[in-house]
Amino acid sequence: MQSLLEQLKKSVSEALVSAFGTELTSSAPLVVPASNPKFGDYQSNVALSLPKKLKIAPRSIAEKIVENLKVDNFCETPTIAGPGFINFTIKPTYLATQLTTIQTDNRLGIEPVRSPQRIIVDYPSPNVAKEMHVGHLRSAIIGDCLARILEFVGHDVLRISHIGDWGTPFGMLIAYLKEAYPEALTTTEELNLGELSTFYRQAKKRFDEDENFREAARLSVVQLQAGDRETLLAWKIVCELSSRSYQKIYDLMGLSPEIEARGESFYNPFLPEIVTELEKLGLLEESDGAKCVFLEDFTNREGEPLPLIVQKSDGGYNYATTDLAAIRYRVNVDKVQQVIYPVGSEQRSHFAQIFQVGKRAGWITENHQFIHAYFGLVLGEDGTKLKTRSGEAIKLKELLDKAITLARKDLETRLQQEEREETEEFIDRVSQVVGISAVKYADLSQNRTSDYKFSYQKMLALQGNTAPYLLYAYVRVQGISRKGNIDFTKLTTDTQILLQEATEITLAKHILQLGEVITEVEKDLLPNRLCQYLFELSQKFNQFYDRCPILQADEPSRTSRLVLADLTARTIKLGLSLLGISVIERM
RNA sequence: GGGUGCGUAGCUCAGGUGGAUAGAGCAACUGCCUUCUAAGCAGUCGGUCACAGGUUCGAGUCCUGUCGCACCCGCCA
Repeated sequence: MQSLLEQLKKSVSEALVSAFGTELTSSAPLVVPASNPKFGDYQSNVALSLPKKLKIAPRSIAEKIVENLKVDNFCETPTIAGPGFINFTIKPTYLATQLTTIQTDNRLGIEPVRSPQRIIVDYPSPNVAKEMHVGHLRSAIIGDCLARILEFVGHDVLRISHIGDWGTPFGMLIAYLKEAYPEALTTTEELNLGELSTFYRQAKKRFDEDENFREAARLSVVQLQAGDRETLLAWKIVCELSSRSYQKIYDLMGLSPEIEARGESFYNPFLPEIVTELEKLGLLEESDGAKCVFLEDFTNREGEPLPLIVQKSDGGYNYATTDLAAIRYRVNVDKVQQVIYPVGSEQRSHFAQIFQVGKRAGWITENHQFIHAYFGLVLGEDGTKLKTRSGEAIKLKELLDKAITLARKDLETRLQQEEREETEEFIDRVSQVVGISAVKYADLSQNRTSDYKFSYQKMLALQGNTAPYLLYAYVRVQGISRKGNIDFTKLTTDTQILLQEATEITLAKHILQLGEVITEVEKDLLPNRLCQYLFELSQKFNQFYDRCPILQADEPSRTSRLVLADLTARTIKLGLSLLGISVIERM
């Protein structure tokens, strides 16, 4: 089903051509949702942009466009206002037909894209042996959301976690494992190495304090790269241990199970080829013993061109080399058209640099889009980087647990006030969904590109643009179904939908805008637009709910309103699922 | 020093391709529960869009400069 916005754009474009000729075929119709509902539902600003080109006054242009517009099948007669805005109002009868169409559709009328692409979303990419912390929060939440949306609209999405499982720190970890848990290498039994973060901290401590240990660590790196059997085994043990640890967090967060771990070690065999290929292409230069590609438009402190080091003076490779190998592999082997990296904005220049080299090497062509979907920092309530009192990064697990605990406290208080009795199972389930949803929604509802302040109190608030507010709107609809013994799936498809009250019409229009919003998010990769839409949908539903009795209404209003309520709930459910958030029937 | 981004209501934040009187939420204040969960709804209050110029019929949005804040800047990832 074509969205109302698309239909209008098409109509305006056609009217432009029939009014002023084919030279306007490629002019954008400039149709957007109305800036103020009193003007209508949509507006076109195109007449204001053409006076110079056409040498006609904007209002006359608008008049000619309106004369040539053929929209009377779905729109009231367009009006011209102010300097030349063309305002459109959708006919309620048309809205009713559209709602009837989507009522039987699981996808709520949203068609898959015409040309699906293969797309990699690279998240959440933690580092082995380091516990996941707030820094991974946004990558996980945003990456998961973008992957879900792209997949929903029909793309072939690969979720690849580019785990930090190689490089210098591993020498330290392996040396520590050999020293502290030598039995790990000889037994097949599963070992309890304690908390991962403790393991890492102890290894780091030994590394910082003991010169001999540092030497052992360096040796381990060499052995690892040389493929020494025992060292590889130690490496594997550490990797598997952390893999289990972050799988627990993924499950708690409800991340897509399809995430494929493909760490830096995977690209290890290709690193020498990267260097030789760059050399063949004449992009490589040697500087202070390191092999570098000198970058265009990047300079160092002295204003000289900045190098991207692909092979260190000691012969080793670094993360830029691995990232380049990943780019090449993804293009040549995975055959992707698009790769999305949801990674912090502090790495903007790093990505700009590797993308530049990828392009100059000919791996990234005009048929590929490599996008750094960067995001801002998570700040504490004091506006500085979120950390514990002692200054360490907050563990992701602790952060999520705290949200769940606080959600549980809220729920228990309410149960007491309302003198409700609920099972322990119910309380567990609701606290978990509300707590996790609150954290995810608080993150996604912010513009991805800016920093935001993390506040449990605000994200768990029952009012405002929060997950609990949206979940409550959904729960209200389910309440109607329970109270009235209504099976929404059995509402007949020949139901006549009547849109009479202002709140009914407003709600209907909003339900039908989901497709426009998803198209936008697919393009801009800004999930906050979808959050904003769902928040407004919930507000409009609550207004409708307040204003229009449903179960007590006479037929045919009763059934019509039931359909409207059901469609609202299904829209919220679908929308939230695209954000990676699940719903509950009661709360 | 160079680079990138940000600065919008008391607070937290939206503002699409430059377009109509700059929007939400929170907080504060005022109403609305014999009626599907009031976890709601209706309303009031609140703005020199950091500052100064410029481009434009039109600037929160584009350009230049100034101030403030954050992040990045050769062999860590």
